[in-house]
Amino acid sequence: MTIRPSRRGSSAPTISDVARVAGVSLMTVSRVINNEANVRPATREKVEAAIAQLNYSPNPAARSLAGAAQIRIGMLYSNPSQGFLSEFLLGTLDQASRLDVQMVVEKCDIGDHEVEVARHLIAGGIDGVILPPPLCEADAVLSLLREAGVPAVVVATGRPPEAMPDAVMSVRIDDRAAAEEMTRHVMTLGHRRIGFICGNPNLTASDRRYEGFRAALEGAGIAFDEALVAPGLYTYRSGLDAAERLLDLSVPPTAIIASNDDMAAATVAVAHRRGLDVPSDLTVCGFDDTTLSTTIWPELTTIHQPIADMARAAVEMMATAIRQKSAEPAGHRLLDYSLIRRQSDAASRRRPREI
Amino acid sequence: MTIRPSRRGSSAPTISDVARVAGVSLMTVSRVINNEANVRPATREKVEAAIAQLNYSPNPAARSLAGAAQIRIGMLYSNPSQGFLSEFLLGTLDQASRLDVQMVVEKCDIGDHEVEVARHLIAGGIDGVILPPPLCEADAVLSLLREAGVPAVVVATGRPPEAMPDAVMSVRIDDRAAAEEMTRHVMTLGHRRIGFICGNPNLTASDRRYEGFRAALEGAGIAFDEALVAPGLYTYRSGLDAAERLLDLSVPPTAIIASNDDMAAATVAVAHRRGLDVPSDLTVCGFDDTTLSTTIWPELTTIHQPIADMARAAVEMMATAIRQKSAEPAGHRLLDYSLIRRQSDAASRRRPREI
DNA sequence: GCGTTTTAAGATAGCGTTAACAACAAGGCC
DNA sequence: GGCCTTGTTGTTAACGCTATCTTAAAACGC
Repeated sequence: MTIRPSRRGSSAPTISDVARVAGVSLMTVSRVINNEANVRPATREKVEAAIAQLNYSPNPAARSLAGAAQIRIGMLYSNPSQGFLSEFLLGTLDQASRLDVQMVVEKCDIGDHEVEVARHLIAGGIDGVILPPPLCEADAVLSLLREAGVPAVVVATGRPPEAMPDAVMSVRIDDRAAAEEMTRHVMTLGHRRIGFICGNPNLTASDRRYEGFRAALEGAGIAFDEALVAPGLYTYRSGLDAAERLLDLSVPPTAIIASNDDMAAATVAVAHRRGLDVPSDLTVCGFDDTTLSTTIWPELTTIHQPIADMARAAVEMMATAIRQKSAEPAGHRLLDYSLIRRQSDAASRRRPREI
Repeated sequence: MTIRPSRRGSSAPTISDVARVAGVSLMTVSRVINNEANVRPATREKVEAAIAQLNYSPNPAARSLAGAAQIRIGMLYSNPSQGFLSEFLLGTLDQASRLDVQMVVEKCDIGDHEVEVARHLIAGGIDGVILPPPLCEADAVLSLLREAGVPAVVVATGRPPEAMPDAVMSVRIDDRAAAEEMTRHVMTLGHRRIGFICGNPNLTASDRRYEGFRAALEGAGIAFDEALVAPGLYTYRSGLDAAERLLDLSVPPTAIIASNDDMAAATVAVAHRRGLDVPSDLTVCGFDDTTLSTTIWPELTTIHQPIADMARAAVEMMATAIRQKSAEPAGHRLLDYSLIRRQSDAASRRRPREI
């Protein structure tokens, strides 16, 4: 009666199901999955069709049991924004366990120290490295990796794929467009005198956000005023200084857009300290949508950057790149952002008058 | 931070190594590992000795391949403090992947809604449930679980083990002692008029912290002033109200201890809004040592609660309890806390005068 | 053409563990 | 003593995949 008393309850399709459907042997399927050479294109196609038809995906447990080389991915971090880091880590670990890859996470404080840590990581026998900001822009690290033949995924860089060396993959959002949208949103509320707090100048993503800000201004025909731009470093502390500076202006802005949530939170703090209400006296907007943005009050209007998903994507890209022994790694993913409106913005009280 | 030690390469000891050393069969070892009944104590001991000698640990991949029932642990959360939650989640996922158990995480907003969500989780076929605060005190959920015969681990409860029903495990710190130590620390700085912001009154851990505060006061012979105690809910928002209230007093406190970091951060914000410097005009202390405590400025002096470790412990206890099919689950872990001194406290400017 | 190399595909043997069942001893009951 | 329990231990066959070795087919050289 029973066809086969499978011990597993819900029997997902296995490699032999695929083999049967495709009319080839087990090994051929295995070869296709692992992207090995020596499979005729026609055969490969058949197998791929079968895989798609059955919606098959390899069982990681079996894979690692069978002695598939254990993949080890390194991650070098040094992030001033705790919220960003913890969410990134969350996504990383989650995907790593799902894909059965081993993560070697190493902290690396700022300074030229970073090259040493990277070297140490490579020496430890790593198959690839993931670099979240700010390390995603550390050229010294990047070239070290290339010399060692270790592929890398950089996350949240502002550099376009074309400008990237080979064997470097990337995951990012369109920072420029996001900042532009945010700025346009603030202008829609009637604000014309808008302050901007830059991110760490060493990061290209900061440049993109700044460009987006300026582009929106220009698109609306608002004259650019350099005094309304304050430098920042993505830290809460730097946001404090930047906000002080902007609000010290003889004609202070009615809205401030910060390049991340930490600095936006700092801006809210400074505003409160000066007796300004947020949002009725000052609109404050953040960037990234980290947990901090909903911790404080008022909760921040911000750009949601899918940090955990970006981390997951990075791990996945790296894992497949490593498994595909023959092919050379490459790939760039652009994820969607979205504007999250919360309570830190409001219409400008001065009704728009210019033009 | 290395996620999982490499097993491959110079082959780690396997179950058959253990069997050979112990002079028994494979299955007997397997039974001992999984704590099944029907193994004679003498045999069990021999096997355990062999395991210890070889430093053996089972290979999760093989285990799950061989059709070991996949353990599924549910987690019901509803935490107002984002920092707490994200760190808890981090620890949970980390340990889950290490132990090869599947986590089913379900959000459950407040209200009597929670019982339904729990029922749903049970219906989904869960082997156990982890309840971080505030759900760790939801008696309705707890009794539902007991009826269904599903074991539970409650985390960060203030309830002592004796007061816990059977089949409920717990992980916590000594909240009372921690609060007492913190209060004593603040008194050491010369403060005598110390405000206290309570946590959510539905949580027993809040009571323990409050008790610790009062005990320290009493120990120092300081008269207790009810006006210096403000209610709170562990949220930033509630901390704002509580701080306003305390600082509105005709003779405001020179130090405020909040029952968590979120409310402490809110207190700092309120102080700044009123032109008070922290710490020179007002000492503010938190509790939990979440990322928020180092995000803001000044960074908070706080009690380090090892949230991630507590989560890891909870997952581990649950996993072993489930694997030990025969034995009835039980166990209570008390982890260490520590006082972390940062920049939000300072000596009282009024030099101590009373007695 | 015929042997020789190259390439593509299949066959088989594990990887470390557990499920299912078989085997065996020790009691208990008539 | 025979026969069933009961409790403890052992045997065997998967689990889903990859390494490694073989074989079949194709390409090549002269």
